Amino acid sequence: MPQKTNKISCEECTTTSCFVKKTNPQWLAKISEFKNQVVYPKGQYIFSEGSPVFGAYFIQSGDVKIVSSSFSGRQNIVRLAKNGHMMGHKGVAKENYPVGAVALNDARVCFLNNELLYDAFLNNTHFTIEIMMFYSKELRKSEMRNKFFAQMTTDEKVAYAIVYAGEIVGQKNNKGQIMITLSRQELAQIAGTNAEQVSRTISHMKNDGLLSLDGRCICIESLPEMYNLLSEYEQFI
Amino acid sequence: MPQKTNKISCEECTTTSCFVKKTNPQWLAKISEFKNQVVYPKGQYIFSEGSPVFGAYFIQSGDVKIVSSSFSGRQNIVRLAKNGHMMGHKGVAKENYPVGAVALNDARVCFLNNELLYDAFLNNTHFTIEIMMFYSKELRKSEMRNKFFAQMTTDEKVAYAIVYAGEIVGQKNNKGQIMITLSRQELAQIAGTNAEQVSRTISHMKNDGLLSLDGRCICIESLPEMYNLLSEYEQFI
DNA sequence: CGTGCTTTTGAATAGTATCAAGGCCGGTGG
DNA sequence: CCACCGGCCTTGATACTATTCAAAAGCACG
Repeated sequence: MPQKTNKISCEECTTTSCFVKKTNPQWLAKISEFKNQVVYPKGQYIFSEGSPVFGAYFIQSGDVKIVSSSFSGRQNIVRLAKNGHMMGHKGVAKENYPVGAVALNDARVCFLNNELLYDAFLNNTHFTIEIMMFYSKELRKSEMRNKFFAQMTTDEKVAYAIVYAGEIVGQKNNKGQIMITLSRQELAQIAGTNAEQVSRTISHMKNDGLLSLDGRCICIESLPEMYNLLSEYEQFI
Repeated sequence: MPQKTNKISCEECTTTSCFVKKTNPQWLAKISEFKNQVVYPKGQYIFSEGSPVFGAYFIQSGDVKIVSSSFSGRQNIVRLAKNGHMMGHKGVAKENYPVGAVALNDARVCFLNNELLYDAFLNNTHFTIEIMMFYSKELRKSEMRNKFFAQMTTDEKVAYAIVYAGEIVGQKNNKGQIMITLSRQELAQIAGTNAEQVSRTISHMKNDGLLSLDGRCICIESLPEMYNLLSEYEQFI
């Protein structure tokens, strides 16, 4: 169950990349006062597919996966998000955009309802512009992903999923290498394939010395070589 | 070659959905004065892949395809755009986002340079918010497209490409049916497949009475049945 | 009326998903 | 502490879909 702990105010929050930090001081205080904050434990749904969202979520700490499942039951990871990222914003129109958000580890998340958010947009030009830029960049990445996924082999898609996961939710071990704790199934849901293919690709890469395994945990041995596999597609990570 | 004709000012422009219309009257006049306007004939590049873009383009009339080709030479249509749409905006950061825009028919396009644009953002809150919403919606569509393309069959992707093309660049004939003049190759570049598969799928659909052909031009006989093919994916068009 | 490009259709090939079985690991209870 | 159980992971065999290659037909252009 989500835990209500003491709320960490925007003034004392150390997540410098959070968009809310772009508002002016009095608005930062106002948002800090009216925002809702919850700590979600690992595996917990922050919001579910299908249920309407009346505001936006800003991640203060922790990692989150944004998922979307089709009626045939297949689930898909739309993107990964970490501190400073924004999610759940639907604009004004209540379109049907069935995504849910699940905490990958304990995640502290702030919620701003639509009234507060829209008011903030109207009174904080730089805040609005920053969020516009964020969407613009994400759109570009998504379009590139679209384009490249149409021509990548499965191996390349899996390589992409591993590198992408490493960037957002990877943790450095004592050698400075990036460790990824996502399951094969979750990587498959990023790459748009199935767990078996992910497993096969990981085996190949292990034999080639690009990765090593620590139990089920994936360790990237050679990040440059991983990028090299994706060199044809380098624009979109 | 692009033609410089008499500029149609923002005040006399009839494209009501253009974002520039969201600015206040004095800014509308200012943008109208400082914007650059060019009429591009069919097939002409409005901007090319690789060359940096120092502003944003707003389509006043005509249709445009946004293309992106990979180093292996495969070209891909990222999206289609028509009057009222915005394109080419890169935000502030000069990232590498190699897309080009090609006129599908004679297209009248307005260009606003970054200084003018950014100044307009700072002084027209509603303008900025509208563009933010636009990107937000486009991002959602792109993510849905990503998700569904990972699980659609080629036939379904082609059906999507035809319906999508019909929505944006389709023209009604005297029976009220939608006609599409894109080539098989172009449809393949939307669907993420090749011209042969598009041709096969079109043949199937012709046999099933969903489409008819007028020379090379595709005519949608039964739009409901086309949508029906995509009913599992209906969120994202 | 020919030339070149697009479209259509067929056949061969390659790649990927699916199905199935066995192995590994962590957790639980005796 | 050990045995068992269940879930995740790995690997192989098979079937199928889609891409590629190739060739013929159709259409538009000079």
